[in-house]
Amino acid sequence: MDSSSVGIKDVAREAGVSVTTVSHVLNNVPSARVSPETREKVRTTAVRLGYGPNRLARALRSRRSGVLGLVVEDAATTPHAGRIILGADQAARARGYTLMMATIPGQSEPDAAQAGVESLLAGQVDGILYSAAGRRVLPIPFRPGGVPTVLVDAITIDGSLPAVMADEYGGAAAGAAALVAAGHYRIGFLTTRDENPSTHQRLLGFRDALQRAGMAGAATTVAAASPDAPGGYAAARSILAGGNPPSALLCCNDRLAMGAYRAAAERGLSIPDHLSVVGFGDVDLLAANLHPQLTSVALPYYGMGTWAANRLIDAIELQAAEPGTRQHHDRLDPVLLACRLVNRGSVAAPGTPAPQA
Amino acid sequence: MDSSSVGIKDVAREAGVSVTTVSHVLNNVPSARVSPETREKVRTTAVRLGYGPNRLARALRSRRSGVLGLVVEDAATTPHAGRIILGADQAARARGYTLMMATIPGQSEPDAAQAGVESLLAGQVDGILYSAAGRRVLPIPFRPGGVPTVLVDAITIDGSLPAVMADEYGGAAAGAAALVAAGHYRIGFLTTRDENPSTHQRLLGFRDALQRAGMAGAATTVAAASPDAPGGYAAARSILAGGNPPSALLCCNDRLAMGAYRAAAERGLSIPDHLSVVGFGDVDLLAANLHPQLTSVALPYYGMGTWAANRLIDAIELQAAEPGTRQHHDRLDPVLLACRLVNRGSVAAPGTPAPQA
DNA sequence: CTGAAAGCGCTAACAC
DNA sequence: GTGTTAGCGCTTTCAG
Repeated sequence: MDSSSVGIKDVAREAGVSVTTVSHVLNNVPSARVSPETREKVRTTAVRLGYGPNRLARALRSRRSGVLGLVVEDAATTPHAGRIILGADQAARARGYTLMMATIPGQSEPDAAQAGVESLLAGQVDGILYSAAGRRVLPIPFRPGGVPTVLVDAITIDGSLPAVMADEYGGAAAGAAALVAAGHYRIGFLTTRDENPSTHQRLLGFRDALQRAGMAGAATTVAAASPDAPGGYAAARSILAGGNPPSALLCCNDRLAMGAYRAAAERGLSIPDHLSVVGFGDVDLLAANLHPQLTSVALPYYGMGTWAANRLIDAIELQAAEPGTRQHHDRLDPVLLACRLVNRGSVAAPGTPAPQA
Repeated sequence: MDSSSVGIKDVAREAGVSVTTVSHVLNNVPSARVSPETREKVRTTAVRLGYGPNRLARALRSRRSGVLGLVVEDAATTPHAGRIILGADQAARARGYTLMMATIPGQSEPDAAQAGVESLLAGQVDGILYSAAGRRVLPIPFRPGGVPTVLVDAITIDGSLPAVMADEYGGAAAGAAALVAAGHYRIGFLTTRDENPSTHQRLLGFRDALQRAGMAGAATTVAAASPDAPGGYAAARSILAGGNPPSALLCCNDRLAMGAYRAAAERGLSIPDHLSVVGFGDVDLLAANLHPQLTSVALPYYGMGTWAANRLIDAIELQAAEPGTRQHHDRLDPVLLACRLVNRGSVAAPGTPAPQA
């Protein structure tokens, strides 16, 4: 079952030294004073025999498994989960850790989350990464079982756990600013009816950006009935049919933007000549396949994954270095990662304001 | 670091029995004859103390870690990867295993794949699940390091490893058949220029289905320059502009279908009244957000994940039961999982054949 | 029916 | 500088 059945003992025998020495050399133990020649000899024989450490044994003894547990809600449905996983995996790998996953149904009861955590804990993970689908406020900061824990795209009510989130406020502001910069003076905001923290931040960012530009009056906001293309279509339709319609639309997500495209086409408005559109999420599958391609605010999921993994590893290694240093911060503010505006082809100056007859 | 520092020893002491007995009871060792009372006593004290086995120690001793290694190419970019992961994770969990992941850049050199496998192997996984992005033929069946290995959406040249794939031939045939059943007698097929096994199978399935329906002459095939919406747009445009254009389109993927929607709109063809469209892949994000929603052939990724995990666990447990039973099949055919046609709103009878003036 | 004891492969005190 | 030794928590012969 082993990658290779050659162990530290074999290397020791072959190199004519003790297992201790081998262990010291191979782990670069700082306190070990081993002669350069011995070091070399051990290293070469280890390579020659194709030695690979048994992480299980090492973990059992050192009480550190080198495994990070990743609980991820809804790995399947959201394309974002994949990016978080990728980011976390790469960061972990870069520091010598591996990821162990537990997927749980999204928005599930705390029980499922707890079960996921438990199962990871049983696997002796050194820490937990908990990735919620879409910026949830976790009601109960599930018992992390004593290991360091970092939240991705979620926070606990009491802010007791380190967390990383996207700066959705800033992202929305950047989107709005881009529209203002392009010369638009009437801008619509398509939001969704469901009031989650995420969409709320986006709305705030939008409003404040216009206010800062001295254009508080330029904003129109419409809530779509559903957070998808049909919802976006209906919302855009109504906003465009009103008097003095906006020349640009900032949409709370790319699916809404997709619906807005259809509403625009229906009214004979071409994008971006008659109407500029900015999406949110930068879901490549949508943004890159619309015509024209959709300019959208990208959420830093990959970065959130790497940040969280690194933060977790820091905590693990700190705890190992100074035992007794529990995570005991009072009210930790979530770290916000910037959203980047990805310019594609859906924003232009408000050139031809009226649709062609 | 432990989920709980209570071990088998504590349970034994508390219950007034030996560790052996505790181990036997808790693992339901068949050969162990333990009195029902003792059994009960052990069980209850275990629960009372909140005992949880240390999987590491167990693994070290029994040489079985209960961990499945999952190498996944391109976890981020394809929405399919998530479904495979989910399927594998659930199946594994249901049988008491957990997943350890290694993501590698898609279509990467064998080296990266090998590195991913190695890293998993170092984690003492009991077996490897290798998921390629899009039905690749792996040139070298990377050294699986002695553990059982199952391929997802990929095969090796020599067919030496068990593999599961989607029945893309059957899926395409089902799509074509649905169009024939709706009454279409001229059907276009939008394929892509890149000749991968997957698209080839889809083309074959399409052709054969029409042939079986006695309509071999009804097919027109166009290859899109790129496998995305712009490619689909151009291809559909050309096919619709030709003489005697098809009344229905089967597209090799949903992005092509998205492009076809635009081409249809441009010509004033409404879907599905003037033109029926069937996509491939059933990417929910696209299919459900198009207007009308796109009927598409769903690829059984979730099922492939569960099948592969189960197959792998079977192999692991078989090998454990009868040592020496290496995987030594000669030329194993990949298992094909059926594709399901998801009916949404883009197929209808060829009602009004010509576009309105 | 139950228990003692020998490790799995490795690390970490502590001797020399 | 290097080696001896005692476990990490568990499974598993082999004796009672």
